[in-house]
Amino acid sequence: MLRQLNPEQLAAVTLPQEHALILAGAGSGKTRVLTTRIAWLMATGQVSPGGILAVTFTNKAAKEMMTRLGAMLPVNVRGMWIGTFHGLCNRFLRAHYKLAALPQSFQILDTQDQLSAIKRLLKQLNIDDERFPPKQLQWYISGNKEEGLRPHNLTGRDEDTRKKIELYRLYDEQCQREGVVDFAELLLRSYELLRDNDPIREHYQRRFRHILIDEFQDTNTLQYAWIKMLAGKAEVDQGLPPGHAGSVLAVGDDDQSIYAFRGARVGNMADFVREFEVRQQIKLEQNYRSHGNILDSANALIEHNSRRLGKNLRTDQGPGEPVRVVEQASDFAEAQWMVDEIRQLVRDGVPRKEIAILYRSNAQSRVIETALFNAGMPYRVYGGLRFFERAEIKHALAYLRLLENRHDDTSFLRVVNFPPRGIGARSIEQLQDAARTHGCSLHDAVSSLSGKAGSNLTAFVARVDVLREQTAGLTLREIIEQVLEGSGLLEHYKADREGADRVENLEELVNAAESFVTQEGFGRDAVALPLDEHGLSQSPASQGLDPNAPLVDTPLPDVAPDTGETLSPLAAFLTHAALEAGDNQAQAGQDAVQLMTVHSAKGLEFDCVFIGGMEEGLFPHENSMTERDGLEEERRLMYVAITRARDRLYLSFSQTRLLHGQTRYNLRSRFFEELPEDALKWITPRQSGFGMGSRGTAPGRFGIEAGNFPSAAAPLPPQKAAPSHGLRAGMKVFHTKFGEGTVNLLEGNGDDARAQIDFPRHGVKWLALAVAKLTPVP
DNA sequence: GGGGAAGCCATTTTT
DNA sequence: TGGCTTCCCC
Repeated sequence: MLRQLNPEQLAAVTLPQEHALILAGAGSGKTRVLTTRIAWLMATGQVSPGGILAVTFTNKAAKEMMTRLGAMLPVNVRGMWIGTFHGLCNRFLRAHYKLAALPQSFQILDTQDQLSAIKRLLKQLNIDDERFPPKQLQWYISGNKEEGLRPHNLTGRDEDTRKKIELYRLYDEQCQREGVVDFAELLLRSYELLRDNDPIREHYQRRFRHILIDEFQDTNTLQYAWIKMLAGKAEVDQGLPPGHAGSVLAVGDDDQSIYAFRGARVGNMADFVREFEVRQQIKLEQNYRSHGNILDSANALIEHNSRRLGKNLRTDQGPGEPVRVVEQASDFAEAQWMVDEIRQLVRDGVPRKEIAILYRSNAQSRVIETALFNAGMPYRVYGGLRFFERAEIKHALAYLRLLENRHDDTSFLRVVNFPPRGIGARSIEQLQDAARTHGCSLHDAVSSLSGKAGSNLTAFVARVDVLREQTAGLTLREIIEQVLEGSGLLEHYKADREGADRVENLEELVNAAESFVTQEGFGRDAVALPLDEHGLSQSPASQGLDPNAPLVDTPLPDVAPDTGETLSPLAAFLTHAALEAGDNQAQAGQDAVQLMTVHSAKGLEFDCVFIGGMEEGLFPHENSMTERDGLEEERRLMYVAITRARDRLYLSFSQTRLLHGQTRYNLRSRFFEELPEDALKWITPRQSGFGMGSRGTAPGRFGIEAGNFPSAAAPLPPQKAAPSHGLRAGMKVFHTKFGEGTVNLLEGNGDDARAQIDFPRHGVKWLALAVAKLTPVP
């Protein structure tokens, strides 16, 4: 188990039981250390499976950890407390739903649901949504929850803020009434329950001997507070004696902190060291992923950040290929160049799925997609709607949620008239009014309405009620099939000429449910099984690795989970759907070139990586400049991008780019000035420094000694024939943005034609004549 | 209630 | 420029 670890990894895995911080560089075997640590703790009898709490951010990371752990040890990993913050909090709240003041089968609002709940609230209160945009309110509410702040903790200095606080309060009341919780609420409610309930807190503090946190640099204020609570540190803050809690192993990389914009606090790392009096800090700097030139580039770049904890990656794999840098005339040419280069790589035997094209913002993918598509090159774009977020799936889920909880007004409104059944906005408004005056849910308000509107609504409610009765006692699969039929959803989409995909997705939903049920340890995430089965165990903690060993170390007579009927498979599945939105399935499985933003590339690695749009304003992004530490975060983002590459890294930028229907003339990114010259190879000639335009360097031939490396397509063949654009060196021209200038040089033909022009006020620029609007000045 | 026109916005994203 | 939401009319 320990044999193949390097000295730092070994030290991390075998740390004594005390708080520790692992600074794990990119590609340093972080997941391996985490899983081996857990396995080692259990194998040496220091802890039983139930004494471990391991937290990740994504389901993917949690699954990965469980898979690896399961491969190392014969334990029931599904029963262990390994999961995402949200998944674990959900499990905790299900176990103690009464104390948390929730219905047992509470449902979870995803971001979309939350927004529609807020819109509904505003409408009901007749609030001007121009003055209080729902999106902004959503951001306000979630932001405060993630800071651990309830409405009563907030004070408003101005009228608008006071109103927002009030709306926050009313929103929470609405959720409570309807028996739903949003994502942030899962965490906040868990945190508060731990904080306010001494037996519960002490129970879990005693239980979790080892708390391990992955991607610690991405934790927000509330997540850190939650960890402190479980680790018995929060009492110290409040002047109480420390709890008898376990030790915390935080694993993270401050250089890869790229989520400040959504509340992540890198500062938690330093706070952790201080507040937990961490003595053990281990740096994992040995990189097993990339070649030297790539790592040198990453190291040199990140050097430019201040306030780092300090870390330098090293590798044993020689320098490898240089990092190739390419300048193109337009985003179109850049994309075409990528395609040509990829063709060559594929010819040389690189699998397409080992080639990634990364970009700073999603808008950049379009040109690249077009070029790949025209070239007939299979590709896959990450991002976009995921399976459980698709409209037809959300409709089906809404019916299913109504079966579980008829007071779920969000779901009620989503499908009350879908498929269309003659219930218009007027009827719905009447119904909402009635619900408000009676202080009840929409479902319950239906019976108070009369007339035509009332009868249609009654029919709808009856339909759902009938479905509920019909499906009682059926298997999950049967329930869903029944609902797809009985709701009219399937029929509706089958009748739609363009509904074929949606029908297919609905059928896929049945499959998803089926595999959810048959999956070993079904529903563990949603059901409080570990506690039900073992939480009350009075038997002494067993040692070793008996797969059926109790999951709790100490006898726990004091805290019992709330009992009641077991959570239904349907409720469990609905929870699963909310917590795990599923893959974005587009073109999955194929051997395809991978397209994604730098953010979504975090944690992944590829043989060959292209980073496009390396331009000022794009990367670093212009909007980042107004943010505090914005540039440093952009630099970390670039660091993440670079360290995705194993063998080959390409950086490209373009003089011209079509953005929002406007041509932009960007300078190459300042990050080039921060990369080590000798690790780079400029495929197109290196022009003078950042922001200096290209004075002095002749644009000559791009003769590249290619070695066995595929040569870049020569982007701009020199112009010999008479140019069609009618420009000549020395001519004066006028440009709408840069004003008057003098033509220095001309090259290229047709669409590729470009000119180097000296603008007295803006410096020397290369402009693509197909794009730039130039008028000759007499 | 559906469809077309007009308006709005445009880093980054997981749960 | 283009994708998405909202609004208005039939």
